Amino acid sequence: MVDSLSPDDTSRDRRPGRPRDTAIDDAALAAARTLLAEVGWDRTTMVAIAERADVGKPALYRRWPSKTHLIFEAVFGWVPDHVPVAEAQSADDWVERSFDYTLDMFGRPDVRAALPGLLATLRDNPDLQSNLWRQFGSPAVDMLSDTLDNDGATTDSALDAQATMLLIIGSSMLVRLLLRGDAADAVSARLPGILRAR
Amino acid sequence: MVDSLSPDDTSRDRRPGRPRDTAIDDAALAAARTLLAEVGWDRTTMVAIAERADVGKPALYRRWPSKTHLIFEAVFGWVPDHVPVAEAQSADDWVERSFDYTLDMFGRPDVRAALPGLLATLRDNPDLQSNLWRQFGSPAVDMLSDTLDNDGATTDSALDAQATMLLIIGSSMLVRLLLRGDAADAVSARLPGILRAR
Amino acid sequence: MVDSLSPDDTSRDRRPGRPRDTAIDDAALAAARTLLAEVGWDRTTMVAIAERADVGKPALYRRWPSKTHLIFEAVFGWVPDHVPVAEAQSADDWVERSFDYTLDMFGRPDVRAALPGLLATLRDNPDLQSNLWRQFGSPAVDMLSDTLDNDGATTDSALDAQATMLLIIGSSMLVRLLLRGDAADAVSARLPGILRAR
Amino acid sequence: MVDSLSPDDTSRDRRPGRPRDTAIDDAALAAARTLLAEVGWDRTTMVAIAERADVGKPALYRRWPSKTHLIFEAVFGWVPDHVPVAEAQSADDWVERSFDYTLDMFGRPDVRAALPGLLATLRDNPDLQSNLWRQFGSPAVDMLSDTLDNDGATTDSALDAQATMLLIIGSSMLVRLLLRGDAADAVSARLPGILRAR
DNA sequence: ATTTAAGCGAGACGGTACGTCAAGTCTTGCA
DNA sequence: TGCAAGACTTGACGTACCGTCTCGCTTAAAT
Repeated sequence: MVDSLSPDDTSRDRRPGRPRDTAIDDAALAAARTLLAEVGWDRTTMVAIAERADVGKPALYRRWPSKTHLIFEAVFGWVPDHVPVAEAQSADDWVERSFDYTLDMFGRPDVRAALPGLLATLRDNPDLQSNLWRQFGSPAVDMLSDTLDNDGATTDSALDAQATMLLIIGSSMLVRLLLRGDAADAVSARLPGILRAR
Repeated sequence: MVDSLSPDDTSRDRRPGRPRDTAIDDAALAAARTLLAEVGWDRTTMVAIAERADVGKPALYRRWPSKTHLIFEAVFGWVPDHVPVAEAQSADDWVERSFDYTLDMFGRPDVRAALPGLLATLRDNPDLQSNLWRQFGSPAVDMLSDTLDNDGATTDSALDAQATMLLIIGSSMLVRLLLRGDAADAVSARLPGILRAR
Repeated sequence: MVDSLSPDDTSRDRRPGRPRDTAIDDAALAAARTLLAEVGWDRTTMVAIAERADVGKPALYRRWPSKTHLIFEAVFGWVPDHVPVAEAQSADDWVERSFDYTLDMFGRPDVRAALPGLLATLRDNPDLQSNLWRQFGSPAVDMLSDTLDNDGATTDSALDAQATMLLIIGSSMLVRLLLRGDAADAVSARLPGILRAR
Repeated sequence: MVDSLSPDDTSRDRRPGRPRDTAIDDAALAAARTLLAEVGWDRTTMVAIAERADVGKPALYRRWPSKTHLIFEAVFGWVPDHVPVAEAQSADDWVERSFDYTLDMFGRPDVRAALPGLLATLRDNPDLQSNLWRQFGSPAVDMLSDTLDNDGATTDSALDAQATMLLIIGSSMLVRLLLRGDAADAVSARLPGILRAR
């Protein structure tokens, strides 16, 4: 269930010296998620994360090169056991399932709190960008692309699939960022219909 | 061309005391835009804005309660002379024009630099949120809503119009934030087609 | 009773235009004294004085070139109707009366609050220094000098008189600044005796 | 030679974590003294001290709660290797040596620059007041008190000793603050004589 | 009675210090 | 070597005060 995005996670070989305490990783990520949801991005400081996780600040920086990397992994550093998009039967079905999944994700309070900071990072860090794409975007988009090809409804399925994905993600993000409660639900409910009605 | 978002814009009656120098407002906002484009959000500090505008820091804080408010107005605090959406002939036309306008706006370097910070503010400041909506969202959405009513193609035109707007804005934002150069252009070009094909 | 120390008080000739409102002078000085006693030097700001005196800040700066000048006059800008030192019968008597007067003056809460700032000014502003000396120091010292000459007890009466004055003023100042209540009274009571016992 | 006045000097037990760099303390205090002497109180800012000492501002605020506390320790936070008063043979000798020492101290340019601000602090900070007294006043006064007892010349030696001290310190301070060059020297030379002639 | 020079309160202006706080790095002593 | 504690630098933030200035109004003396 946990599939880390951290860059220095590749080496699983035994290194000399005392091994790192893996419990610290989990505690830190959990603390970051909790703080984001509770007090927002600004007050989710490294010291606060360290205190909440009952861990030292250097232990954090030993694992993640910056606060943003930590939070990035805390928020996106796992994939659910079951990605419902994988079972989509048609393009419309794919859209609907993607909205379900995306709206749900951006509705998580920790994700909402982390989003702006993460967008900034994404803009400046191509490595995280491609990480994210590889994990979330690429598989789903490939699948939609195949479906569209089968339907023969488009001239450039890859581009259309990517654009569709951006429409879904972008609108989901905005709904969650700008709207609250009933308003958010009402608009969310219409989104798939508008996009699907092709 | 400049239509301020500042809240104390209503009273034009002479208040006692030395009146504010409106040149400072303009200089500060222009300085903020320039700095955002040139050096990015992080190095667009209040002192830097003050120096660039040849203005004192307190003069800034007299006008805007925080750096974010200043930048918010610098980036969104004006409407162009001519909003092309106003002349849309149909729903499809409206979508196309909106994409043009929105992609253009989010392509501005100062907007790109400011966006993440502004999204964070938007999440926490309902006042700015409603300001933004009143200025950009509301008129355009109302117009689309009317058009949809005429077409008789929807059951709840207001909701659909709002959802459409979110799709347009969200995807434009993401394209500009995540994609560069040719990739951005290629995807941008497909966006209206996907949404319009209803 | 009020003999102003303000520097631009010399010209009593009619200048053209509206004459200054003398009530403002008194109100400002009184406000300064009150604030010094109530909130101390640091929080006795020009704005606070202006507000307390129900007066504009420029009216203050029209009269005094700086905050220090204002406070200086507020605290020392008057001489009592009756300077008891003038009636001293002997050197010992002079010392005793001077201590009485000086301890009393430095015991005033406004004077205590203003002293440090005033010392700084005195150090840097020779004009205020000579003003103060002319008003308080010089007459009294001259008088003691004469008395000492009559007694024939000293080789350089002017110098001795000045030194004596510094001993009196300095010790009075310190007592009031550093000691409180009973301790201050007890020590004060011994001061004249020590100096007089020659 | 350096005997710190800092309040947390009692515990010499090892606290966890990285210990403070004592070189920073010394560098900061030296920088403060130098700046006071060179540019005066007003331009001895915390940033200037930090720069001169090649140290960060937070390192300063970690050690002293305010600028005044820092400067206080810089100016009074040490005792010379050799306090000449300790060897006084008689009350007169004590007075003479005290004047020597005190006039010398208040003649130091850093002390002269810092005095007014420090007096203000002293008035409001009983803790610094007692610190100062414990270090400078108390030992010397006790000694004089003993001498006076031996002479049998007074009814309350403790009070008289304290009063004498105030006379010495107060007059020395004033001389250094108000007089310059020859005038200061001439008056200073007479001070001990006047007080000693008992 | 009109002019006119100045005073007036309100408050903005530039400049600058203060004290706080965050991020990210470095240094202890211990395990 | 990892770890916790807590030092360190850098540098932004927001507040406050000082002394100056500008506005539109009012006042009293001089015409």
